Amino acid sequence: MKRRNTHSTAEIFEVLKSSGNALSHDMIQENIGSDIDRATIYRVLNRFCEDGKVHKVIGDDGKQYFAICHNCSGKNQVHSHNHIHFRCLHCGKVECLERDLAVPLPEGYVAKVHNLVISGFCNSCS
Amino acid sequence: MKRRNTHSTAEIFEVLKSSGNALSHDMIQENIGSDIDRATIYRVLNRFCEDGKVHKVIGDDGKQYFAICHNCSGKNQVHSHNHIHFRCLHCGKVECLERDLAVPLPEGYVAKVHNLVISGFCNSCS
DNA sequence: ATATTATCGCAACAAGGTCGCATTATGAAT
DNA sequence: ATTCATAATGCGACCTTGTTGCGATAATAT
Repeated sequence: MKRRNTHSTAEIFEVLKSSGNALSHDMIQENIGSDIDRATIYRVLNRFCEDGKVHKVIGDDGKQYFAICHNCSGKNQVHSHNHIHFRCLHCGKVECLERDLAVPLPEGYVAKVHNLVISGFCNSCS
Repeated sequence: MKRRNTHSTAEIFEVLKSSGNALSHDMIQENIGSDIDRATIYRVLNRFCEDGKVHKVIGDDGKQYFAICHNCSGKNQVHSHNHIHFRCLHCGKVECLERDLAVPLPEGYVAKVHNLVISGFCNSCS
C-alpha cells in the first residue's frame, strides 16, 4: 500500500513536530486546528509507527503516547526505542529522555519492545 | 479504616504468592478457585497496593499487573519499585527482574513512579 | 478527465477499569 | 453468645481508551 499525503497526516505530524514531546490522542486533538475524527487520528498514528516515523509508549496511566523518532535507529528495529520517557504528574507533559539504556537481561531472554516510563514532576513543576 | 481478613483477600494473596509473578486481573480470576467479582478483585488489589504489600505495573499491552513486593523498600516509598519487569509475548508471563535500576534524571526532575517494562521472549519461549 | 484505491467519518463495538448502592459479614464491644 | 458499627462484597451501570466495518471521499497515476 502506497501512502498518500493527506490533510490529516500533514497536520498531525506538524503537531507532533512542533510539540517536541510525546502526545496522546486527545492532546493531539486539542492542539489541532481542524476537526479530525478520533479513529482517523489513531489510524494515522499507527501508520506513522509502522513507517518508523514515530514511536509509541504506554504511560503508567495506561494511555498511548506518540513521539517523533529522533535518535531512534530505524523502523521497527529491536532496541530502537530503548530510551526512558518521563511523564509529569502535574502538567501532563511526556518527554523522551535522550539517554539510551542498556538493560542486561537474564540468559535466554530476548527483548522486543521497551516501554520505560518514569513519572513524577518535571523541572517546571517540581 | 482498619482492614478485615476476608475470604477474598486471603485467596487473592495466595494466588499472587504461589504464582511468584506479576498477574493481571483476569489471570487471577482464572487461577482462583471460588468465584470473586471483578470489581472486588480490583478493590482488593488496590488495597494491597496502598498497604505496600503489592506493587502495580502497567504493561505495554495497557493492562495492570500486580506482584507481591519482595525487595521493595516499604510502602509508598519513592523509588521503591524501580526494577525492570519482563513480559513474555508468547506465554504472557510477567516477572520482576530483581535488579534495581538507578536512572539519572535531568536537573530539577523528581521521580515518583517507575514503570519499566521490557517485553519479548522469556527463556522458556525464545 | 477518469479510474483506482488509500483514506476518512461515522457508528458500533470491545476491553479494561471504576463507582454507587444495597447487602453481607467481620471484628470489637457488651 | 448477642449485638453493633462499618469494612468488604456483588451487581449493575458507567466511563475511557482504542479498534473495526462500511459506505463516502479524495489523492495519485494514467
